[in-house]
Amino acid sequence: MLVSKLLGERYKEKPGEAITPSHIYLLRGGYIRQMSNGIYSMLLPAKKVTRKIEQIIREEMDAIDGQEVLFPVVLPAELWQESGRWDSVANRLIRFKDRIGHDMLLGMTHEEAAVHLARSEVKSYSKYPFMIYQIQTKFRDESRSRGGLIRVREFTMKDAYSFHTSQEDLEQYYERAFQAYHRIFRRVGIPEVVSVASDNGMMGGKVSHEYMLLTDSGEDTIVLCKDCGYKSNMEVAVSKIAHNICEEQAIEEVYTPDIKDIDSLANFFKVSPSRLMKAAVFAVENSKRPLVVFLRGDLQVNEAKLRNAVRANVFPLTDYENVNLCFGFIGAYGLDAEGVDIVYDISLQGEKNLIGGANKLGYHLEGISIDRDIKPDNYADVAKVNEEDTCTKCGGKLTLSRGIEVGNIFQLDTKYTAGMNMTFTDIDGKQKHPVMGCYGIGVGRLLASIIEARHDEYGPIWPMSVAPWQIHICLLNSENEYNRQVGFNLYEKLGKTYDVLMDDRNVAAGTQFADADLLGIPLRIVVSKRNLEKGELELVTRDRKIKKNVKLEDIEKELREMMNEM
RNA sequence: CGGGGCAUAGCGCAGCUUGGUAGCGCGCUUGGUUCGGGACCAAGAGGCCGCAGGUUCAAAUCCUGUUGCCCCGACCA
Repeated sequence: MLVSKLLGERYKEKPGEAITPSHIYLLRGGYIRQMSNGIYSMLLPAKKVTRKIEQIIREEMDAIDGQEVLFPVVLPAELWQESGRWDSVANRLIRFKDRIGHDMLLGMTHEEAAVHLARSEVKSYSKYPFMIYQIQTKFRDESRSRGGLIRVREFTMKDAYSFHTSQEDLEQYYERAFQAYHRIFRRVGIPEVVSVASDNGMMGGKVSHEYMLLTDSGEDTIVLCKDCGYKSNMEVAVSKIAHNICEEQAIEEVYTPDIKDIDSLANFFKVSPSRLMKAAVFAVENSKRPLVVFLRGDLQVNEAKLRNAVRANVFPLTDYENVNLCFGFIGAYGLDAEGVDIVYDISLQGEKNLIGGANKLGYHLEGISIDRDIKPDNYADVAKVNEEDTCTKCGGKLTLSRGIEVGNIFQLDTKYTAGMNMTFTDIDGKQKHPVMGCYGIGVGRLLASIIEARHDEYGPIWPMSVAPWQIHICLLNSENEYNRQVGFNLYEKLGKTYDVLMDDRNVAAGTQFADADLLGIPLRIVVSKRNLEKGELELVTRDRKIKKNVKLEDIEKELREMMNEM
């Protein structure tokens, strides 16, 4: 490919809408163009990187006995009604009617399609286990796309589905997939991706892991323990609470006019917020009863954990009408529990002498001891982990980090196979539901993540394995006939073995170098008058670690050696 | 869904307060001089000033509405 023919303008200045590095370089380097919110077109450089990423994924999926298939983008509503997700994930599902009036949808994930295919093709245990996967377009009507390709509405995804005759078999396969994923991230050049425990969310099922690239541009919060290696998504992270040591006291009512929030309350009593008991009120999906969560004043409710604890979707309460609670002064002691549901966070367990609301306008209570005064039947862990909390596994200090989720793997149990009545005949002649696993990687997001992890102030630094081209020839002084000849000879010769891009434009050297940096190709050969006078070419790596002159006749040998090391 | 911001040439921006011929830099075209980190000179092309109403002799500018985009939060395989 010649740069003079390559489509995609490269910008000197940062486009106004871009904030994150990958977004900036994808736009500046002429990789992508936006069409609409969360919807992008890709130009050749991005498409080439995509192809290489996909090929690596394909090889690793094949290596764990995957069979590549292709499901339709447009799916009939019946299929999703069968699994129940036509309604349950309605918020991000694009639904429409076809010409005849049938309800249809754009696939946002393909568990249903996979079960639909597999249940009619596989009837005997003897074909088990098996895994099918595809690399294909998904559409999710995200309420908020952001960061260029990091979070989009339409994107390419590799999604894989495995089927097993037993949970044990799934677990064995899950381990293979787990390892395959780490190989994929290593091969595309970001071995630092970590796997973390995660929430199953709308997918259902039991065990799941997310693969995270830790970076400030990420949108997930990850809890890490440097001592024992504990890694978890904030959504399911746990920590050990340091309890206060206090003497019990008699309960006393204190007049606290206009003091409704934790900070001013702690200030008023001159105590740390951990000595307070606060109430957070939620609405629960399909329930008319408000849910009151009591937890220690220094903690926040983790809505994902609360959702799992009450097995229903929860939302912060916004409609205060018809709720019989004394907002600002809600307390666990003396609360009229009629008409409300209550959850006690484990942070309260055993606490003594707390300060909490008196359920009476303008008053708080001092001296509440949980075991003496409240006696909850049970506790739930629904609080957010904080930086510096204690690790439950090893007692070390936890740290928080932002991360981009580049992939995930789930054990789904029989949620879909039972829900959609997929059976096989087992060795004992009985009909059973297979257990299922699913495994996703967002290809475009992975591409963006590689830039997040591998760039400098001039542009992306592509790893050789996914670089749009392997070699970038900067043909300087191309108006000079001899230079031009050397350049084009080199271009043709190397093109037989490598994927080569040559900048044949008659522009200033600086322009060529700046554009080369934006294209981020790992190896660069500079053909210039200066070097050719000595019969040499200059060989530079994009990461600037190597820069040397090579005799014209030695270039192929030199390239072979460098290529082996990259 | 809540909060904030922005829409003027391919990109980055000014002009709007106080209405009066649509501007600058980069990029693009042509010619010339240059030629190792975004060079210089000259001459050009390129605009429904997001869209729709309104006020006015006159609207990029004032008013109303609307749409799109970005950021933060909520949500999220």
